[in-house]
Amino acid sequence: MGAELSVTENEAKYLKLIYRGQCEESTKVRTTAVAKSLGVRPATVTEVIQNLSEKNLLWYRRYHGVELTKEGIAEAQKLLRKHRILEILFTDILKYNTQRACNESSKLDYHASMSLINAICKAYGHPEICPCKKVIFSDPKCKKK
Amino acid sequence: MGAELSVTENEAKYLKLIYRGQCEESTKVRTTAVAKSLGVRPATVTEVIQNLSEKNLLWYRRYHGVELTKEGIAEAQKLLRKHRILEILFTDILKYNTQRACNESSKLDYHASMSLINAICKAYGHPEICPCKKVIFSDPKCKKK
DNA sequence: TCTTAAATTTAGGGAACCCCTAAAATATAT
DNA sequence: ATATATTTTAGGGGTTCCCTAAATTTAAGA
Repeated sequence: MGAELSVTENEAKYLKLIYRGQCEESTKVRTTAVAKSLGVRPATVTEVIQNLSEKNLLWYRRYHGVELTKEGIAEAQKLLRKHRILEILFTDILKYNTQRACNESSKLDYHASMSLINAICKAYGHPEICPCKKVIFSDPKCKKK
Repeated sequence: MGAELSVTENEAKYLKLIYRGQCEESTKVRTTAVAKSLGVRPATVTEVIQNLSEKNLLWYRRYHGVELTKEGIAEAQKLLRKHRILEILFTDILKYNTQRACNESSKLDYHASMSLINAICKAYGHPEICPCKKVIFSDPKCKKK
């Protein structure tokens, strides 16, 4: 099984942020920007990034940006799938606006099991986009039939 | 505001367990039992209990049991309210059985904001018992009207 | 009661995480 | 080229959770 990855909740936050920047907005992900975004110091960001790099979730070249590896992308997509399925649930049941749904989802996504997410996904007919129109990544274990 | 309480996720686990034993099953809560239940050593339980005691969530007398304080009871009820409202959601939407609903809820309850819980509560007509027939504590901020 | 077994607590550590400041190194823009 | 901005090292610190081994204390049996 190669590297055993276990991402902490904090690291998950970084992954989601980096994925959004890099893969969804094609932005170069900068240390300072991440730091501002998360309310920590740049040195802290560097440290966390180095940890993620050791877990093979991203490539890291000193003083240059980072790039998610295949595993990092997979992990980020898993997290964002959870996040967005939860958004679907909250906007539907609770009539939350996208902003609020996103906030609540951010608190829970990391902790939701994929099987819970898949059950919600099924209940909502396997939606393909979230309330803010972003892609909901599919999971092979989540059967449409 | 007196004591500033901020319970960690782990401490929350202890609180829920102690509350269930003490208030719902009138059992004397023993260190060893808690340890077995949570899969840790007795010494660890003692330590966490001492921390909870410093946060004024329970009374602690060495070698004798513990007893939740008013604040501890309130905190536990808050957590269990979240837990049970989530159970309602999962059994309804996902057709989960009570066991599974409980498992998933345990992972999320601590992280769900009370406002999210109240929104779900409202969507389900302010239920008073959870799927396993236990009381769902009410929240003054959760209006029935 | 006395003694022993069971339960509980201290003492003393350790590991994982996350965060910081100050100082150095590197990159970039003029 | 050089000044400025960005990023990284170096060196710490705090919290939380967990453990083992050695006391204590309680409780139960003889």
